[in-house]
Amino acid sequence: MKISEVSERYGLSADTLRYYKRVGLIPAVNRNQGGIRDYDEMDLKRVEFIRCMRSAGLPIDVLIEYITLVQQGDETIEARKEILIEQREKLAARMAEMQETLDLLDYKIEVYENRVLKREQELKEMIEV
Amino acid sequence: MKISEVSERYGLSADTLRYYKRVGLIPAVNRNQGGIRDYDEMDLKRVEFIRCMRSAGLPIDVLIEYITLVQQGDETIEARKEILIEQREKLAARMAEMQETLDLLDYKIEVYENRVLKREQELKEMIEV
DNA sequence: CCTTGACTTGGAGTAAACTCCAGGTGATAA
DNA sequence: TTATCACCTGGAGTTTACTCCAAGTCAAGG
Repeated sequence: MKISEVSERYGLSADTLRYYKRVGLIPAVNRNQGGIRDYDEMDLKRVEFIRCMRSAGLPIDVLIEYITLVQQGDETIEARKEILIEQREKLAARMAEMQETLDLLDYKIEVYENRVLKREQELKEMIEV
Repeated sequence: MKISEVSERYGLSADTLRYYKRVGLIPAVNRNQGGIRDYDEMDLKRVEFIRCMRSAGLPIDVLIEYITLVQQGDETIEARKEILIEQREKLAARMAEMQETLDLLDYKIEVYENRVLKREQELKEMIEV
């Protein structure tokens, strides 16, 4: 699969995909005769994983660390697990913060709604008079 | 209240608070005799609001727009409400994405846990033999 | 054969949100 | 009185994660 197709499929620009390779997130993509990247199943799985993690805001350097460990084989399973657990906690914490903000937004929107309603009510009364 | 106290109270650096004033997020903070900022109740409310919104990732330019509208009085209530609704939707969407990532992380952690367990089991068996 | 188009590279540029710094002021403590 | 300290300013620097660009290669179509 060519880079343009991967880009299309996962909603990441070709530049972003090349950037990920540059920094070591997608290390070994095979090339065809002409030196053009040809993503295999494994590469696609990795792209999908990275896209998912990045969409939640996990930092690139952590993902690089994780991917590097994956490539080092089974000895690193414990270390990998630790990384995932730590990131999981941070993610949950961020989501909790966001929930608070969401609640405040909902409250403020409601207040505005009531104010707008009151205003409309007043206008109506003015018209009725 | 001095900038250092505000900083302490809300966990924002004094530099960040000055930055917020620079870009128009906290426009009118009174000064005492010596030209030193003296945050009043209203300013603190605003800082708290901004801290909350920023912690959830709402962009600064949107917050500037909102705060500017607030200062323009009641005519802008409808426009303000629209901003909050739009940001609320974006926030909810981001949280949904993060939930997916959280689920994947939980799943992967579980898989690692099982693998680690299996490994420990194997080691135990080796010892027992 | 030549052009077109998608790909390649290394390197530079960009956006957002801070963060740091140098140089200066004013109040307070020794 | 002098030094210390927290504050002030404008401006430059930093970080993260891309994003863009110029110059080059290669295969296929007219």
